[in-house]
Amino acid sequence: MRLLLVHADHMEYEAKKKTRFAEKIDNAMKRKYLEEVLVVFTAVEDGDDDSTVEQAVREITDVAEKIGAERILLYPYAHLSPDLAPPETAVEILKKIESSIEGFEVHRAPFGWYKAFNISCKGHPLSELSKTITPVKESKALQAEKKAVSHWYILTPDGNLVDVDKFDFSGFENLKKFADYEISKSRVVDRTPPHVELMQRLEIADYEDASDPGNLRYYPKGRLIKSLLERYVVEKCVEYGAMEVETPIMYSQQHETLRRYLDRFPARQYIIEGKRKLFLRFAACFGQFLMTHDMVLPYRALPIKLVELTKYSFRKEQRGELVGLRRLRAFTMPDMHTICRDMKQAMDEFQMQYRLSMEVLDTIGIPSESYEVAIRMTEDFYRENRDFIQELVNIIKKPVLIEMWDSRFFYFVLKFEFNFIDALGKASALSTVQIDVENAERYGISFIDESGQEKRPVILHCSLSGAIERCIYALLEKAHMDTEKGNLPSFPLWLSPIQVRIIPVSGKYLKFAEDLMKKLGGFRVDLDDRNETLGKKIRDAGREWIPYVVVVGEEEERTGLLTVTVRKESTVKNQKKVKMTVEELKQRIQKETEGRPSALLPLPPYLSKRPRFR
RNA sequence: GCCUCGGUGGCUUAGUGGUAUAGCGGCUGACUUGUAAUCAGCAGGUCGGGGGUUCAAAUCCCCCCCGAGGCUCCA
Repeated sequence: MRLLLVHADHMEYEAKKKTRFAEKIDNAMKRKYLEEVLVVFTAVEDGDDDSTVEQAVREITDVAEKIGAERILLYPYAHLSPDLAPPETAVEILKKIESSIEGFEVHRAPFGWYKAFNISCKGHPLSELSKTITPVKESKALQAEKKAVSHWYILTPDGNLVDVDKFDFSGFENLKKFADYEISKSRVVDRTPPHVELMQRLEIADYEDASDPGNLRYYPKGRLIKSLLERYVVEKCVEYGAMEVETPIMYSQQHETLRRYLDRFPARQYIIEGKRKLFLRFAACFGQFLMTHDMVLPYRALPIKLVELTKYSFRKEQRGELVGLRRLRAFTMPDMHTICRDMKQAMDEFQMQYRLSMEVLDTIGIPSESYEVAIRMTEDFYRENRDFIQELVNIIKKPVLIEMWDSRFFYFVLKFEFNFIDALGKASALSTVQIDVENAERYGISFIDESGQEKRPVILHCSLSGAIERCIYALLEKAHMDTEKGNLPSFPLWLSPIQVRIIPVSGKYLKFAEDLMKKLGGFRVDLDDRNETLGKKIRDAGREWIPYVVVVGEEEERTGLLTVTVRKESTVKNQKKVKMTVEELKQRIQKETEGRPSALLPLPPYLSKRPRFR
């Protein structure tokens, strides 16, 4: 629905001649002269419904109150929209708006007549406003979710399935926070999340006002961390047997299969208007399922796995839901799909991916103490697979939150998530795997079994690490929590943008420092050659969380032994300084970063030549 | 999307109707340093944007944009 609101000194109209769609009217409606009136030119559009009426009434009342009008004239005005509703619907909706506005003298001009009008607009800032109202559509999935009943339990490693209200949470404070968060949806937070300040101060990421909210910019250090995480997770998937692919980021809304798929998801899409209406993907499912549809899948090839790093996935989350790196509108997610011949194979893969997720998060620097596990499934699934679920709990070796639905309303029968609990007690899902029993049918994906028959596979959706940005959020929040415990915050060495900083005590030792930098080639080493005091350089290195700081001067030049400050073993008060040879330092870093992706220094190596990003 | 609070040089910030503060950072110079901020000088601002009220607006009013918190949502 399109509205054009005009605050007028007076408005006069006269119905002249009927069109095909003219409604029957009495003489009083035929012509009117109104003074001090808010005229609402209205075009009812295709798809408008009761939710549109409700919003329109709210908007109109709102404006009328603000400008202090007592009189409102609803004036049908088709020219505001190229996409009009059928006339009968339009009249019906106009009448509904008319009868729903309260507290004002409401008039309505007749629909379907050629009308002459004469208006005198007041011309103050609020005297002319236009509004577009779109109907609030609720997807089938959301409607179904409302109907479904959830039951919540805690399942312990010793096999007790306890009603969540009866569980003794002592010793499991984070699980308690998570359960409260999930079930009662209680949010007791009154400050900005710590990671937002950190991501800015450490020059990792930042808001970009010129874009849509939730679309961030990443500075070199942030880009490096992201890049390493991205490579690591994709490599893990490939190692596990997945084939990396790439699919388009935008799709046609008219595509029949996709349309039915969208209706199963409560996600809000970014829409690109044009000759054909496109939407931006919110995961890699679209591209990969369309690809899989065209593949020839002999049963011997199963399970087959496709993985794609979605850069980006787009979800037009509500404005108030967006926070720092925790919840974005554009994010990077490794999305892997596993095509399985049957439920048995799917469950085997599910368990492998569960273990793999634990390993991946641990390597990233998020050990299992930092997250809580949720397992969600239909009651039927649990009844038939108790031992399987128990095994999952035993693998993680701690109690798990269980949600059971009395009916299946999503496309999956089973899923798990690892939920990070942040410094403010908020929970965010990282790794997740789902067993999908619906989309093979929807996308027409099939394989040929031993007897030559076509069959529908079971499909696993897996994000080993969850969104990459969210991993960085978790690392920053964790670092903040470390600080609160009195420890020095840090990144794992393999993710540190700068691994070693060399600080010459004075310009005299610059040459020695440069030679040392060359000897440490292969690692991310930089050199603080600024004309600053040693104290200042040390402080700056500390504020940048640099894991190894090497101060070189007369002594080092003479003995050839380095004085290395090891951050991991230091405290704020007490810096741990270790004497070692260049070779020993190299070996130490080598060992600590073994088997993880490496990368070059993302910034100029000389600090004197380095810009600041904020 | 709704409600509440906020937005002042690159960053942090003082300023409730009367010529816009300070620190950090930047630039210039001095100092050549042994483990968490060396000293001095200089430059840098359409006070988020637009409109209004007023002799006068960062300050009061309206609309919009951006951020945070809440509601909601979270594949």
